[in-house]
Amino acid sequence: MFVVEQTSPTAYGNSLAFLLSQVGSRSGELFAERLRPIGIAPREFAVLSHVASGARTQQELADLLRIHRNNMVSLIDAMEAKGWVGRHRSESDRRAFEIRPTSAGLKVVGAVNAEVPKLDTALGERLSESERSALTSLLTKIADGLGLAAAVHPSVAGRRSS
Amino acid sequence: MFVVEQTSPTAYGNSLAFLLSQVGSRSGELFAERLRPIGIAPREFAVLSHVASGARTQQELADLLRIHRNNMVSLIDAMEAKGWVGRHRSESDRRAFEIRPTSAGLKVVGAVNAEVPKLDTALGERLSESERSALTSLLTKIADGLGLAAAVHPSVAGRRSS
DNA sequence: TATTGTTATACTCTATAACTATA
DNA sequence: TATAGTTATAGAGTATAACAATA
Repeated sequence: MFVVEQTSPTAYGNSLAFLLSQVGSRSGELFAERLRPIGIAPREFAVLSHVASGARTQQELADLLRIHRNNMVSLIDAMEAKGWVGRHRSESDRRAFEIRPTSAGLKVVGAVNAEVPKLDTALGERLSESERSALTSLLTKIADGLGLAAAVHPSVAGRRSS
Repeated sequence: MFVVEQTSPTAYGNSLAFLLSQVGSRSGELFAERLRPIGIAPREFAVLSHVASGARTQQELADLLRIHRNNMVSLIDAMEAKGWVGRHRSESDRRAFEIRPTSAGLKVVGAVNAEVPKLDTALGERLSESERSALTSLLTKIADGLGLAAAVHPSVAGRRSS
């Protein structure tokens, strides 16, 4: 397999949309790579980190993360099998399960959270401290402009339908 | 379906890695939405835009975009069926096909390229002109730092193996 | 013997529909 | 009648392996 050279530049290579998507996609890959040794998938971490910030039912987690509730079942199954969360019948609504983190689950969240600043440092390697904070601020403005919910990653939802 | 409120903030929500991935993912979705009326998938556009910037064989396109050559077959099949590209036996290597764009294919590339500045404007709606150019420059620095090839989007490759 | 393109098959992920138990 | 959770099935997308033609 050879590395192929570019003959003529494309029109979109320096566009904001392309750069955001390109760099963001790679950033997501690097994050997933750091998750692998910990034994957690990005989707599982999305669920677990929100469980850790307050017990929720499967339906509420599904709505928050825009994951279909049918798919939430196997996600919770897997995390329960790994001993990260437990299902507890809600006392106010006996149809629902409250999903609560175990101490092992909280440890996993802590381990992942500890990776994030390291990844940030790696990503901003060529940036000064002021450039890094400027970038964070600019990205936050765009996220707000797009109406993105804090700490909810669009791609954990899968392809959109509802 | 209800919108669920956040109880306590996650640790990663303001991290550079998360913001890049979150905003980049949404940017990619918005790009795909603009492609839909034109009738071209993001992966197809990745191939077609590079075909338009210089004829290449299927294997070279596969290497450049890191798409497996087996999957390149059906991609080219679909674009050939739509009349956007043609297969031409290479004269220097009779095993290979040179993929050349048709005039219809070039028109499609032009139509997509015309959407990109519009999307850039939408994304940068809350940014001043100087902020937009600063952001572009910062993202380019990060892309360089990550060793990303110009105009090659990581996610068109699918999940990595080779 | 290696490489280009091809085909067939398997695996993963997600969507859809239908079921149960509770409300 | 609607909702929370579950199960089963189907579909899209990608990976793997094996093949024919050419180098």
